[in-house]
Amino acid sequence: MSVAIYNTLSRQKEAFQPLVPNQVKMYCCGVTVYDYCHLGHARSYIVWDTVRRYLTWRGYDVRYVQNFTDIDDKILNRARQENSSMKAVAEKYTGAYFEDMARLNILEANEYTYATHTIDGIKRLIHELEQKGYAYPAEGDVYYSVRKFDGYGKLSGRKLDDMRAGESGRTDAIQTQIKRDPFDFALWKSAKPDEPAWDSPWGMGRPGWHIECSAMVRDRLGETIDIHVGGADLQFPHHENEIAQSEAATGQPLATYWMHNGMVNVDGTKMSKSLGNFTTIRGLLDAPDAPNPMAIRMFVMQAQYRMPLDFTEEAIIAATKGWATLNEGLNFGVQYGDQLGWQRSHPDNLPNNQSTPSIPLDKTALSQFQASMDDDFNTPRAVAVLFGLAKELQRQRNLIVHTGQRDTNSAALERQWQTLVQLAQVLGLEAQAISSVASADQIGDPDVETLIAQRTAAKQAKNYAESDRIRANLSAKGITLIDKPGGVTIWHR
RNA sequence: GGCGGCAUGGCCAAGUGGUAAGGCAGAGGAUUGCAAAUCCUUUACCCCCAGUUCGAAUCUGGGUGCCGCCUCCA
Repeated sequence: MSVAIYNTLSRQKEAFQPLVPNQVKMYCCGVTVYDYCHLGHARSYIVWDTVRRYLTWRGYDVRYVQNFTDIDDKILNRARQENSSMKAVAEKYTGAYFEDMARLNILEANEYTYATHTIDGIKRLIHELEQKGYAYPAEGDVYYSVRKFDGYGKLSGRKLDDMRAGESGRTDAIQTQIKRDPFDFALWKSAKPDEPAWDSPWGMGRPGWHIECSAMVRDRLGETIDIHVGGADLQFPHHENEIAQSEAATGQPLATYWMHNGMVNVDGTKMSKSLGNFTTIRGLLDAPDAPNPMAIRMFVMQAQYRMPLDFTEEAIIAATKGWATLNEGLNFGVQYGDQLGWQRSHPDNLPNNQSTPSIPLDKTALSQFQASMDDDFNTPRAVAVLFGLAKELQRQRNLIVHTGQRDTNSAALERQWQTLVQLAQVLGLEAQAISSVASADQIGDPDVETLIAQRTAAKQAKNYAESDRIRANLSAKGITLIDKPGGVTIWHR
């Protein structure tokens, strides 16, 4: 069995076959660094992180490259607003990007590329396109002539003659006059006074938006890569233009597989900066009642990556509770492994998911998980497998807590737990210590026993206000009391 | 106007021909002084109409509604 990937180019799922066996070259269109990332970005990068982790787990040697667009009109505008420079703004938000992604447990790319570091490659590419007749200079700018490229529109499935130029209402009046065709796009833009600019055969200026990705892919990964990913909103024109640029220059396919993630919606419409309906990642995670970052991953993974995903408070709460269940399962071994006589009561350390687990894993869960993920990364189904394991561990934990017994043998439990831990890692879900009690609030066992005795006395005196007060008090210190028949109270942290 | 996508229980969401995974929420019961946790039970005319088929949420045709893109976008 192989991994099936929905390829935007063919509009169907295809069996994944890398160009070189077992090696995957993957390029992800990154952010334009002019503001903090919002949940739309979070979804996108969580999705691609998961794809990458899964392919790695599946045995592929994945080389993952992501870019930063650090030359752009929006960055310039922001720099003007903040009385800063394009470089300073770009650096600020690039730093913020790394902070946000780390919190979401998104692995770093093998390599990050920057438009500003790729100027030579960009100029070389534009020159080639000019030589081959795909590009023409006009008043200091250079444009790509879309009608020269036969395959134009093949990714987004549209024909030039069917589109309405300017439908989005964002066309530039001056460019419209200069260009030979309304769909021609800028490869190089002449600089206005006091804008950052680079010298070039066409004069001082800066690259257009699309050319950087073509140049960066070529520089870092070569002429043809296996998987090119990005948001669905990049399909047209960005990716279409990348294809036109790269393939016109090299005569080779830019990527075998194109993958696009669905948008995050708010009240049924796309989260976007221009609509002002966005929530930044840090805004959400730093709020007073902030959800756990892993809950954000859960939120993302409980929907198939190509479907739209509605961001609501309710959805985040549901994801938070779901995560709590999974996390309890992930902590099972840490809490009970020693008691059950396990050799290893801590998760196998699986750097980059590549180590072989120390014990055989649960075959059924494993194959269900793999079948789900092989089917175009069906994370909702994969997550259901994790819930199956976590719920069983939860049941056993409850049995142990209440009766000191369990009804499954220790080896089977260890296997289930290790399976859960490993599969969670493949999805980037990282166990977190359950205790949320600050160390200053820690309480020793003898004190707990004393308080329980006091509570039992209060209960016998039918002073329930006092007994509830003691229970609440202990609860605040992370102690859970369980009243059992016969007036016996047991407890656990 | 063009292209593409989606419509499954209270909410979210799998499922592409054999009669509906999972999460969240709710209800009833066991247990409890009340809880918590757990256990048991329980909540689906799969947008509408027509067709194909022994059989359709799943295929075909036609509707309806919603969303995305048509040079800012993850």
